[in-house]
Amino acid sequence: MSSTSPAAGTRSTQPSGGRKSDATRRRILDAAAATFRAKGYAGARLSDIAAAAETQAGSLYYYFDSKDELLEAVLDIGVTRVFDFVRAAVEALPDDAGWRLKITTAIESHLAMALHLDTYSSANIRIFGQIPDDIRNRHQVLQRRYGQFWRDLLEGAAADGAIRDDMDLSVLRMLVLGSLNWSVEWYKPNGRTAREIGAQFGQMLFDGITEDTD
Amino acid sequence: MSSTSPAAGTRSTQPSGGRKSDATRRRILDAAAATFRAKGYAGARLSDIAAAAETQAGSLYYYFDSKDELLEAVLDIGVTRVFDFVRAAVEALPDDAGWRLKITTAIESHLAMALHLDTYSSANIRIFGQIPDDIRNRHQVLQRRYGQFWRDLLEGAAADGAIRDDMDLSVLRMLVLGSLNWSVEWYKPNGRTAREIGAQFGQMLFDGITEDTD
DNA sequence: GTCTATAGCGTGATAGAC
DNA sequence: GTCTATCACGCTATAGAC
Repeated sequence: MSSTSPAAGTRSTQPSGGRKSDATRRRILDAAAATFRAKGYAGARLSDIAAAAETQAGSLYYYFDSKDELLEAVLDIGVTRVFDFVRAAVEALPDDAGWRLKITTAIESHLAMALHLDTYSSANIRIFGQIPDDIRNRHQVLQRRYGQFWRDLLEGAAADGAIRDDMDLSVLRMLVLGSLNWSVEWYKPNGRTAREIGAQFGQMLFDGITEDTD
Repeated sequence: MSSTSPAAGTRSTQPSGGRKSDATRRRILDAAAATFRAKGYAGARLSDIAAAAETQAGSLYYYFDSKDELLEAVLDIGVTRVFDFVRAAVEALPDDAGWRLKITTAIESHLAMALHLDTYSSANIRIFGQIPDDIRNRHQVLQRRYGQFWRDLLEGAAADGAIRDDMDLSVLRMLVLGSLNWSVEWYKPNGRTAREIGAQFGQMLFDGITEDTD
């Protein structure tokens, strides 16, 4: 309500000229991401977040005006990071990379972020369904941008004949991303790696699970 | 703590010989399922549930000893119903039905429950990640039973050579169920039906998304 | 059985010392 | 900048009238 919230997800309200306190702010955000991921939005108490950040609940208000603002920052950082990571991985492929390689790379990167690399990304996924309406609406701007990246990927592949033309690409996109996102609910660190899961998912997606293909 | 909780998910604590009040109890459960689904576990207030059941918050305690007990009942009914529905659909197939038909039927049935037919099932899916530990542990007994059904389905198919033998069936199972479960996050009632989505998913699963197959 | 009233506690948020 | 102390509120749960 009161804050300025300058769109992105790197920083927002900064009372002082703020430079020295950046580390603390980051520590609080990290703690918030981990706590939201573990307990959900409503289930996370400010005292939990403060404890994880090794500070006091009251102290959080020097950096954030409300619990909601903290949530919004975590969410925005979450999508931004997966998006940047996945896009970078796909763009780093050689120019002659085919659609199958591009899509498999996107799958593996998304999974790696969700399962191994980034608390914000997994927090974003896990609390996605619990966001208050007003925050959700603002956050969807970023979320849609990432969705558009996947849409472009699938449409590009379909236009080149790499995907059969009787597939509804919107449904396909949601099924694929859903499969990836739900992995945060069941994944155990001692199981297969994100890379292995992604590879199997890629094979399933392109070749199908039946024996005879190829 | 105090209650007996006789395992299953049809009823539990019943102070009186209780028969006349069954309708009210059901109304409260329905309201709880809808409210938990919409607001999550921690986000759902007893006053919300009471309002949806057209009664008062205090009145809930005639039927349930605590919010947690209400949650547990909703969760148990949820899995039980999807499981019964999916199993019945698969068992109703002709004896000579192939694995592909069986698995596609299971997929479509699961989706139909989650998206169209049952509030308890979708509530179960949506709040799955927010359950307090003690309830989760008890609930997993039922959850695993349903998981086992899918495991049997996939293992049966693999044993008959209907699934390529380099697939990790546990991973496959989680990817498939994840895809289905996440649909409650994006599905809009005016889009495709569960049947259509399931059919497309089945084709993707068996044939792959590439043009040339079959 | 269902209501009203309220206890008891935990929560997000604020104020002010340091 | 970070702490302690505290307010105001809303929540689950209980008590007791009807």
